[in-house]
Amino acid sequence: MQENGKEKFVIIDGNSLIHRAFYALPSTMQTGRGEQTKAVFGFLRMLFKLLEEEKPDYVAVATDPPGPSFRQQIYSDYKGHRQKTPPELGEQMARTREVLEAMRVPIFEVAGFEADDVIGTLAGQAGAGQVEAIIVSGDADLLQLIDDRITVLLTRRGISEVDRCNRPYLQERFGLVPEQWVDYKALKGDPADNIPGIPGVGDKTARRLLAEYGSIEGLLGSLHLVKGKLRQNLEDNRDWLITGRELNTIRRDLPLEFSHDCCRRAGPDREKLLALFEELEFRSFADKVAALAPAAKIEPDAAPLRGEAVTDLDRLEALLGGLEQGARVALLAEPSPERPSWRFPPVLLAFAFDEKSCFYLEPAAFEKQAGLWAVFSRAFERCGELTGYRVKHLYSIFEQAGLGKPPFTFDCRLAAYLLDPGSGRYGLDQLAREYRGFPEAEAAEGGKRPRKLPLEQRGRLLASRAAALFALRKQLAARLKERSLEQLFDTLEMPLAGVLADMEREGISVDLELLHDLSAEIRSRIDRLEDKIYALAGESFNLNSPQQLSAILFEKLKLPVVRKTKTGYSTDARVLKELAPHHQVVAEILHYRQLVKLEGTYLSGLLPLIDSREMKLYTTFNQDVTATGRLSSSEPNLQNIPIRLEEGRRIRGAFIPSRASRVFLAADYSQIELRVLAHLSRDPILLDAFERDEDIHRRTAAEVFQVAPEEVTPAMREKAKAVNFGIIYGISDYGLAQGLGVSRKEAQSYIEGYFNRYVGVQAYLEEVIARAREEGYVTTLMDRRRYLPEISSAHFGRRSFAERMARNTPVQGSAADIIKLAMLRVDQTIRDGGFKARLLLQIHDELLFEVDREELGFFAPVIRRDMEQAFTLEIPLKVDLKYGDNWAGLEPLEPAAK
DNA sequence: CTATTCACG
DNA sequence: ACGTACGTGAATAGA
Repeated sequence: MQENGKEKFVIIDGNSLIHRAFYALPSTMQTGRGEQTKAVFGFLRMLFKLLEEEKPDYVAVATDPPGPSFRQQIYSDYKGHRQKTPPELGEQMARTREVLEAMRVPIFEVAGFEADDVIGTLAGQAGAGQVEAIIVSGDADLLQLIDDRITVLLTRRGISEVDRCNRPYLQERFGLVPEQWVDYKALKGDPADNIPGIPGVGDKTARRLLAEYGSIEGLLGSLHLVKGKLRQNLEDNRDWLITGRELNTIRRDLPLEFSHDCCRRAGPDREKLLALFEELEFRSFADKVAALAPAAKIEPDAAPLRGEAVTDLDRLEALLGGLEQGARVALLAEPSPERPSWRFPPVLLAFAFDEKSCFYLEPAAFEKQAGLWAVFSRAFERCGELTGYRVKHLYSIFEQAGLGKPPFTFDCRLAAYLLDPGSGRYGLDQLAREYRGFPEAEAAEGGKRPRKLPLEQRGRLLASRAAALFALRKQLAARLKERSLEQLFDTLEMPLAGVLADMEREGISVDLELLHDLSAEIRSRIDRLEDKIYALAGESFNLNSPQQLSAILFEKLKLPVVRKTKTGYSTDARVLKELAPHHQVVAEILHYRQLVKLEGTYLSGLLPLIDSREMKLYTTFNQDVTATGRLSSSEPNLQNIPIRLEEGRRIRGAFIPSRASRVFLAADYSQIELRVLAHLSRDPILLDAFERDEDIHRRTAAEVFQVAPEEVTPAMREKAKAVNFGIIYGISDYGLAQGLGVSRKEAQSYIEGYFNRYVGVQAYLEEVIARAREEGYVTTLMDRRRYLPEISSAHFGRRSFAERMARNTPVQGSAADIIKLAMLRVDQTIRDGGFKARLLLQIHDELLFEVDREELGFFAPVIRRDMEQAFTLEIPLKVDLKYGDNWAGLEPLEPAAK
């Protein structure tokens, strides 16, 4: 299913694509045995690209059958001049069929008709069935099929670049609607198909005539309006026009049936496919076989729902008590909707021993909660392989029950995340389809949302899903291995889930009274500001509406428009800053915005999330959200509590250690991303700067502006700082200019200056792009991957975006790897050392602890060491330490002895 | 449900 | 000629 809720059907014009590949690629592509493979290769490259980018629900290939088509009967010279297929091409077409068969992509051809007619029929039927059809071809004649549910991807020049053609495209490029296409072709003829047009009518005239008369009928009906020779020619060739149109019209009524079952994406016959790729010497495709979502077997029918309800402890004991040593178990929970979810028993719990025997229960219905979890916990001691999904939550559930963490060795969701971070599609339903190759049973009639189903049905669904985890794990594990993600998974992400679970349950204390006081203060200031703004503006309006604000600023007050958004005028802070000199209301609005943000998000927004018993906030650390490998924090997000401006910084004062005997200790990596960049690029200057632990922005300024470090002015340092940021973000002159508020030209000169000095960085960044284009992904220090299919897009904007991601991700992602490793070390240290210290928050390059005052002197240097040794780079990692009794006023902690 | 804005690293 | 700085989450308005 696609984002828009519709399903997608990709229909490939087989002959067209293979021909394109055959003629577009160099003839040197051969196997060691001398078999030419370029057409097969080009076709497959396109196919894989389509599967990756379009992620279709259905796929089919249409081809021309041998022998004449009905068009030859109408017009014997149709395609009459075509040469016979060269033998090397014929062989490759046969090869392509073999590959398609192994990939379980159906091939359609109908005797007496061409591939176009098959495509027209399939696309029409799919559209009628509410399925979006995407036709892929190099043949522009297919443009006549375009409608609201049918899009044509037309290959350009080469083969891998396509134009996405819809009605507006056709209108813009040809000035035609799809229905006019055949008339257009009949008028101007088609040398490719050996169809002559009307003498004297070419591209321009044909378009003009259709623009004026709409269609051939319209034209013939108004021939008297056409002048001179043209009229004569049209009159003389009336019949030709009709025949030409018939020849060009694609049939949509073939005796074919688009069937969901036969076109739905199924897993490949992996052995066969790998063997074929081996034979054809397609190394790069062999790697992609794993990525061909669904599994090996085709099972048109969804697996049936099963699952026994377990309602008492005795039955549970009977099931789990006799578990053999080394047994496999899968465990799955539906978390409570209450917050924080780990504080409440899951709504449902399911477990399974194999693909068939699975069970579910309703924890709340058990009288002795503790007993319930204890039964599981005891059984897990004998368990050899425990599989789960969202394991972090289950860790907390068991910890909450006073038991240790279950010995999970595999979290399917986490695995799916590592395989393609940022795809965001890790729902169990989606994984079941993508990785096992068949959908799960319909949970209920009418495709209701699982959440809305009666508990019993949800239980059985959950149990079936638990049973499916075994097959899922197998698939996912194989793929982790293929993509060199095993180590990252086993030694970093899986153990980290346990650390995060502990951090979440630890929570962070807040000073409720201070929060209330701040809230009241800010609210009254907002009220006063509001009145003042309305007075200055001359009327009251909804200040929170950018739309209404625009009306006041740009229409009523006639302030100059600085920038537009998709929907209107931009009123963001940068725009307002520019507008401030024009009218005094603007500065007030800026201030208003600032205070409203603080009040809404960080004061009254935070209050309802405070646990009134513990006076604590409990965030959720999301381990499977970001495309780069960072964590994120939500409900509440404690990674974006204000600090930059003093007004907001005061809010941090309300975050306090949980006891008076403790203090906060903040440990942040100094310039971790630039250090990572130095390591990755091995740039001599950057390495030298960090080797000497210099002020990096000063050094950059000295290099770029060619002055001695002592002569760097604050302004120069600011510029250099922005350049360093830009480098990490995947620099562009445009972006740097924006960030710096200078002209693009000037920004460009800084970038040039930078790359002149930091040649290692320049070379590295180019290398990253080249590799990304080659492999389709970029990697981090720990081999984390991010796929960037758009890096090869023909669309400038998309491609540039992907290139910036390619430059930024290894840096941001490697820094994420490092701090995650550090968290594991620190956690171990706290356990082994029996410290009372607790890790509370991770904020990308910083860890926040609360530490017993007595422990501080000993603990601080130990964790500094843990963090600095977390990963060995070419240059040292550096950690700064600060401490204090609230989060606002932290002071540097100087090592007692050094 | 999407767009805009803004808080953080 | 192309048009955005990288990565997040939350609040709000307005369809």
